[in-house]
Amino acid sequence: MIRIGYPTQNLTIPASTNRTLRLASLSDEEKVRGLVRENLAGLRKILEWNARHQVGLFRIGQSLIPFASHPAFPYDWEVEHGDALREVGELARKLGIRLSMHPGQYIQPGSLKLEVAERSLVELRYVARVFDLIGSRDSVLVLHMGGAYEDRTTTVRRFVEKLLSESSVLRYLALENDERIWTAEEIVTTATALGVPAITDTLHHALNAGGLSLREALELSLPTWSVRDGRPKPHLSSQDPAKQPGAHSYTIDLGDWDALVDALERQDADVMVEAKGKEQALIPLGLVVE
DNA sequence: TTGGGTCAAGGAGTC
DNA sequence: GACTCCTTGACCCAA
Repeated sequence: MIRIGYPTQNLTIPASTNRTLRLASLSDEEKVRGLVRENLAGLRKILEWNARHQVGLFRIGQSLIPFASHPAFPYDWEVEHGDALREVGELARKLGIRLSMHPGQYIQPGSLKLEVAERSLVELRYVARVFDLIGSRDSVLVLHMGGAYEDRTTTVRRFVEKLLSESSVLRYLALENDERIWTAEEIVTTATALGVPAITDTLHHALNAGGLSLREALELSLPTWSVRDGRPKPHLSSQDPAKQPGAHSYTIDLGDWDALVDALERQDADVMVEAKGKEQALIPLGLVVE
């Protein structure tokens, strides 16, 4: 069975898990608390909407607790929001919804600059801690490998060394291919070295295939999920024809969907649909609408 | 209320 | 070296 999901917000309700603020406003504790509560309320609302529409997958916005990993964050967020996170985890499990998070392009554990690598690890630990409090072991921390730097082999080794001791992060981590630097095959190699699963993103793969068909890439990445005893979680997105290569379109091209379903060969999978139209992009793929 | 400029952060490609 | 783009949008201010 294929389950589908979408990231960060629901345009229909509407609700978001990604409200944030400017760094300059971070000292306003009440403002921060209020935003986090809004994001958590948005998450509960989205989980309930998803359950009504048989959506079994959702990506939480990285700003669920904005600036949580920043040294200037004004209070102990685990103490303040721990109960709410535990409750939202119970709700997600009750509704059968798998959660993920996806730190962005600034997170570079393999960076040559030590302070960049360290800041990246702090952000990854934040995500792991959120998942610990949520309490669902099938949660996924999706990460790109980042820059290639001076030498790819050395970079892979440095990336692995940095993360290998981060047991709290590795519990949830999955590595994803990108559209320019690291191919699906390279991601599988690095993920295997870390003992974590690999994610193949269909649009990134189309732009950076490394000589493999989508089916061949999935044949490499899907089995890596056996280390997690979990369902594989490939990503599906389509090219916006009016924009530069890699830009996500509002909806999913049904040809892209068919190609993925075909390549999956009836295997179980949780497909994260990355489209500007969020949950609305799921409708042509079989989402039940009222 | 709307639109445009800007926002913590890195890296790579282009000129 | 400056600029632009990626992309999880959202804030914030001016009009």
